[in-house]
Amino acid sequence: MEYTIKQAAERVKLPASTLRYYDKNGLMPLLKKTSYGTRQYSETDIHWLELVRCLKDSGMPLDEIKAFMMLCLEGSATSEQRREMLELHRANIERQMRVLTRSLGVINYKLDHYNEIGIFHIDKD
Amino acid sequence: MEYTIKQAAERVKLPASTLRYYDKNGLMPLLKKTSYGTRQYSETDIHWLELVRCLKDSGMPLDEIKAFMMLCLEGSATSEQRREMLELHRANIERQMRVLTRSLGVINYKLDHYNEIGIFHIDKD
DNA sequence: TTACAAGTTAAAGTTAGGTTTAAGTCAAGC
DNA sequence: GCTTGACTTAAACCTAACTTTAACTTGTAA
Repeated sequence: MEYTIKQAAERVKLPASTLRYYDKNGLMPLLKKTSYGTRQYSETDIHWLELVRCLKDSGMPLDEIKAFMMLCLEGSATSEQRREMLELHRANIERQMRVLTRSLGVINYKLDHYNEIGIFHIDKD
Repeated sequence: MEYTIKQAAERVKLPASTLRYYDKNGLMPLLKKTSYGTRQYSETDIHWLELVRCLKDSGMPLDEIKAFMMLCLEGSATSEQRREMLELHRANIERQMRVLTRSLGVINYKLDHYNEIGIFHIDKD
């Protein structure tokens, strides 16, 4: 089954303009077009887009996602390199989670002690 | 104890240019300057900056942080409004953590099954 | 008193990740 | 055969959050 850009956009919950932007920036090197130029998203393309969303939503820059894609294209010779990228990214996600957990602790503390707090209490509560 | 911008920058681990930027954009309405114009960071300013970092690092836009600051200046009349802001922000942090957890699961799954994966395996592993 | 370090400003430049616009192509329904 | 709707492109525009630059002032040390 193949999808138009609009259908693909609905499936991965990104605007069509974003899908065009990703394609233009080399994130979809395998994407096919019909003879008169419209993009045709295959199931594989959709799955790749879902991975792109997952990586992007967890803070990987598009540049890096593209680099990962390029390594995929080069086949199994690059699998060790790709594993390393994912491991670095995992560490990065874990770091982000620690930052969020720490901030959440501060917010929760503030909320627990939030009776008549003003600017002059910033350093005391 | 008062700090120069450089000392404050070191304490809160932000570049001095960022501290100037924050001041210029109204995030530091209580910051004092010496008679010849250099910024003087008090302990209270430092604590406020630490809260700014905490909010910013957990994804609150500077606009909103500034709005929060302004409410603080208005005193206890706005405490309910500030509590609401913090509660919305807490919910936002929790949402971010769910996104990260979900992505982490995908990455971990990929890493666990990472033997000879290429582009053509994107949809199968 | 001269030079240096540290501060100041306004304004311009940067980066990431898009979105919007303008002008055009194509196939189908009426 | 004409309009409509979905697609295309290149290029311009946008926003957040800074950073850099250029020109300037000020206090301190030699």
